[in-house]
Amino acid sequence: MGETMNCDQVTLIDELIQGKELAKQLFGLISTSPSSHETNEFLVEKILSSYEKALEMLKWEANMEKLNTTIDAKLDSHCSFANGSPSSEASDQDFKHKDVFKKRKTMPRWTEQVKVCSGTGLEGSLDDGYSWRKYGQKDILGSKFPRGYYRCTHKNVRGCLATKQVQRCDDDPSILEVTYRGRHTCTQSSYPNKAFPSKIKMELVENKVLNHQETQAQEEKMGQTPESFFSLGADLEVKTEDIDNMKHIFPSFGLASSSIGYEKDDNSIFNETMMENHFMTNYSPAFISPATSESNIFFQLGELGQSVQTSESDITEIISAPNSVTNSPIMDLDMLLDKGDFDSHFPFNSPEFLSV
DNA sequence: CCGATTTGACCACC
DNA sequence: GGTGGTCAAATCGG
Repeated sequence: MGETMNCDQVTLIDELIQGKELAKQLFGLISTSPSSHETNEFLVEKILSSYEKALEMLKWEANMEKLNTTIDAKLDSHCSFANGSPSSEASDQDFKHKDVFKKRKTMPRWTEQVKVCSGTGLEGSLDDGYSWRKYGQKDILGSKFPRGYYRCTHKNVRGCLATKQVQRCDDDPSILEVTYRGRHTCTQSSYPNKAFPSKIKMELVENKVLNHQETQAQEEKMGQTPESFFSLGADLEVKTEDIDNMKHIFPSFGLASSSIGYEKDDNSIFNETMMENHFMTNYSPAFISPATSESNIFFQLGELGQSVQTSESDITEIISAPNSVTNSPIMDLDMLLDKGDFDSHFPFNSPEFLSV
């Protein structure tokens, strides 16, 4: 932990220095020549990102001690099932199901509310870079719209346990609530390639989905698919549903993995994520997804978070910071975890990526 | 033919 | 028993 703290401090200093240097660069560009608008935007994003992360680190450290207490208490109760032993007469089938359930319970989970503006012609033109296979749909009590269940296409091949649920908001049908569970263990080729392919390709995907899903015909009217939450102009709202998310989504804030006393799978994941903090530092601007750079992003503490929130108002403040790279669970969890691919496909600084 | 989607059934939890 | 989540057979479509 001490090492981590030192590392964080170094990162913090780096962030501040980087912000300062970038500000200088921007000032130079603005004051001397009529530099391109894109370049300016790029620099501004980098600067903001650096400062935000630095601030987050400072705030998080200040709040860590109290927060850890709450988190650990919650995790103890939350993981009671994982510690429970299956009944002796349980069949293999039962065992399998319980295993699934256990993983489900302990998987990181977060919800994004995506408001999609129709009429741009580009709605749904970007997905999250992963391929999903629908495995179920259910009418949910009290909801006008059915909930779709998706899992990673590579579940069988690579054992990827990532799933997501997509449901349209009752109040505002233009809002999709997308709940993600688990991380992608598949090193899906190419986050950049898949996340930001040609728009033509993405539109093909969109059409395919629409043709297949009658129940989502309404979505067709709105020109979007449940797959896509990187929609242009979308208002993206992200909620953490429980403390798992707190730890998993914001590991770089200093939530030591060693303090997370539960499932190994998730644990190792986020150790890795933490290790990538420096990586994030260096490439943070590129991590600002089209959605994050164009959308309003809010993090809300869920069920557990509220108990945290009462005593940790600063935490809420931290995770409410808009436009923060670190605050994008998509990027943190999925992109970083696939860093191997990510590295090989870097940089993101393609005009298409940046211009979205 | 193969992969994706649909949909009814099943299971665990509350 | 109701509900949400998943399975798997049937079906669809490229």
